[in-house]
Amino acid sequence: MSEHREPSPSAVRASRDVRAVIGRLRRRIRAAGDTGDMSLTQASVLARLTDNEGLTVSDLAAIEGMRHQSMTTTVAALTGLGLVERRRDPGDGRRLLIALTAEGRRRAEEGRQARGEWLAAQLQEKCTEEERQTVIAAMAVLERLVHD
Amino acid sequence: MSEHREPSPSAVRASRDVRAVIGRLRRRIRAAGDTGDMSLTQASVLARLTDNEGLTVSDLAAIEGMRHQSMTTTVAALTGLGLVERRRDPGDGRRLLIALTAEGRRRAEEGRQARGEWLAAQLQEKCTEEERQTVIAAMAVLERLVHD
DNA sequence: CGTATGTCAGCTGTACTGACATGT
DNA sequence: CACATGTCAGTACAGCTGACATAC
Repeated sequence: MSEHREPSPSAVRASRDVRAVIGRLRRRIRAAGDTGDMSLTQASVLARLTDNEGLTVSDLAAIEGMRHQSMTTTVAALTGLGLVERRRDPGDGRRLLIALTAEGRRRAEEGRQARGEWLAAQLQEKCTEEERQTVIAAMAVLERLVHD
Repeated sequence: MSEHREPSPSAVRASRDVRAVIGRLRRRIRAAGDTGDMSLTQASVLARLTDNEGLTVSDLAAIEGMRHQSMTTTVAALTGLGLVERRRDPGDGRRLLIALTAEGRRRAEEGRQARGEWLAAQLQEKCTEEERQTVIAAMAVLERLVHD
């Protein structure tokens, strides 16, 4: 009852492959130290702040798909590294707007160039242009799924 | 000095997109409870054992890209769940061959069908067949990279 | 008042390093 | 002996829940 359509073979296969890859990929990226002294989440938040500066802890938590309590910890770590700062929202005393510091902006730009990073180097050395485009397209698809 | 070729724009873009997506995807999958009482790594190991039964802790650690000490913990958890068992290698007293139990085989098959899983459902409902094929192809590319 | 925002404390899960026992 | 395999202990970190203060 309340019958959903059965997943197609390609959906089952894609689901399995994604779950198999993300764990190994994540460990690899971490081991390669691609993000320096930052965690993957911290790097992701820094990148997000480059495009959009007026975000709060709750906004960032929603974007990353985690609890705002967890994001508080992440932002506190970035503050400790001197990469972001918190500013009171003049119009709403509850809100703290997270903004990049000069150093944070420099680090974010550095990350955007991605020179010397393990994953970018692998994609350059071991893939064709077409394969890289496939990866980019697939990430766009998966991005859409996590954002519901 | 020891000049590597600069990463192409597509390599930088793909690297950034992958890193942005895997964190959110991982949290989403975990939150959805796709793997029941198992962790993602435990589920991955279980799936691997379906295809290849005569593996040791060290083999599995190499496949997953983690330390063998960490894999010991993972295998111990699966043993505790009654899904795998350890058998002495008659030819080499150091080795313990990890094998699925009957229950483990049942659970692995269940995972292979992936009915009711969040990710498979998303891929079914929100993607075209072509998009699913793109994801499958991209995972194959990334799989190749982590395996060096 | 209920809701939204942010923080703190405590817990759990995951994977790490180091040290060690055992077998080849 | 060096080396491979496996385990245990201790550590680090990310993210979770629950409780709470504050502001709308």
